[in-house]
Amino acid sequence: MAGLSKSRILLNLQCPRRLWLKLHRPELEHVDKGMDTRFAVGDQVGDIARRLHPGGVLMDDDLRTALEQTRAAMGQTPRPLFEATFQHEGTLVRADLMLPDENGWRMVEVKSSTSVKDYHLNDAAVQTWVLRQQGVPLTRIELAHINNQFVYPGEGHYQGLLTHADISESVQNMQADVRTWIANARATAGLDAEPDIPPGKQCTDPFECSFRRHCDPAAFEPIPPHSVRILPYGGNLVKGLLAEGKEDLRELDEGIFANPRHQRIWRVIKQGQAELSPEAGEAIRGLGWPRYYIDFETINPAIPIWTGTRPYQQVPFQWSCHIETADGLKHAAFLADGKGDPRRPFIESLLETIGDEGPVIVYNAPFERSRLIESAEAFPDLAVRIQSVIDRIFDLLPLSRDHYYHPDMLGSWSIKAVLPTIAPELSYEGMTVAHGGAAQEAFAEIMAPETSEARREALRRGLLEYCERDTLAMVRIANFFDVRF
DNA sequence: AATAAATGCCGCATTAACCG
DNA sequence: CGGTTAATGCGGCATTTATT
Repeated sequence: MAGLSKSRILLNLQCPRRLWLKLHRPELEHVDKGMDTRFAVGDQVGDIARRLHPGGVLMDDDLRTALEQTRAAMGQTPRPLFEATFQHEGTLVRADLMLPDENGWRMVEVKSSTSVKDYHLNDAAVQTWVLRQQGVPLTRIELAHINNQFVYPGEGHYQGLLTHADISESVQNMQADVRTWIANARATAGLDAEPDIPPGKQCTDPFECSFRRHCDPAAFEPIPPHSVRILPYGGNLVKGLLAEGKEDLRELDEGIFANPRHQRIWRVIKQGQAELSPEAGEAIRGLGWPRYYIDFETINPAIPIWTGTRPYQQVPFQWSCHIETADGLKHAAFLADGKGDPRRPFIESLLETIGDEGPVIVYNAPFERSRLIESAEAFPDLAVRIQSVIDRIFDLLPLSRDHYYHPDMLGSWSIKAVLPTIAPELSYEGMTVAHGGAAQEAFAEIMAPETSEARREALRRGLLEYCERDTLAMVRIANFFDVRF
């Protein structure tokens, strides 16, 4: 029984090739930076789940010790068990929560998602199987997930954060298959050579596989600007074309495209140069003055931090605003200090700066608009003023989509795709904060009490530089569109 | 005129794109 | 991970067109 390992590894059976690689070629695994934070979220939620069941006992990280501790705890007066560890015929599992019931135990698997997903059930099914085989009386199997309607009342009270869904029946229906899964996993593990499974949907759905770089290096090759694969909302059109071996846009007839955006892409690729329609400039010239270009940064913790917020709520902590008038450009900004709820100072300072006249220019309006609506809901005394800001919103994204395309955009009109084609000198490369995700991480680090003042100041500078860059980018894009033909 | 096949359309579900 | 929006996909039904 050398090398205890969790059943989770067996469960990578959705793809035998992945399981084999995990066991035999772990060095090929490619863990991207984003995964760290994702696992951290899971840990935090697990932590809360335990705090909600006081008097529980946490089993050791070491699996042998945990098995022994679990065995001992099961024989004593029932109390909540965390990470209780069991094995049967070499299959080892850990249960996030074991809660004593009148007639046995409720087993609870804790997830940071907001609903029960099919792919959650397999884990629970194997755990259930092992526990049943070991004679543990299970009364109910539950999946605890985040209730995103929960409003944090403050003071560390998280009762209600987790919804316990009864998955006993689904799990019961899978019991008959568990032996087969385990046998298949064993067979796969024992193979001498890597299973020859071609890349498919399992590589990205529901999550990207960490071995994708190994199995499907072609997926990481840059897509050439003339490939039909760049067509947005390509769907069956692209599938069909590829099936016919027609990958090059330049060899196709315009007539096959019903979508005007596809037609524009086709034209641009065919003629080999960017296209800008006069309507873009007309729309820009139709805007009044002064022009306020704004961008928000937000943080959306799974576990609410501030009283009155919900799980995963986007809490705004920073804005940047470029103010363009007939005779120049000015800049204003706000960045919360990270010591308390940033929402009130955020919206008050914004209203102060943004006045009551002139277009409020954004890139992808739904995002900023939603934050403004939420601000109005949170602070009814400011709702009227906030609504007038909402009414002034002008969105550059649809303007860009309908009237501009450059071959380097590769089918995307996101600001990060458009900017380099218009103002390459405004690249985000080398900036300490270079994208929205990094901004969230930076602000989280500013809030952390253990962060040094020097580090805080460096992060603040990075955030301010990043957000200012975003609104300057919008100014440059709008000015670029405003050319007379 | 009757029937079958093709086309069009509506409403709902799913996917894709965007922001953080 | 969430939410918003818009495009696409698809089943079912009606209408049109082709076939006999």
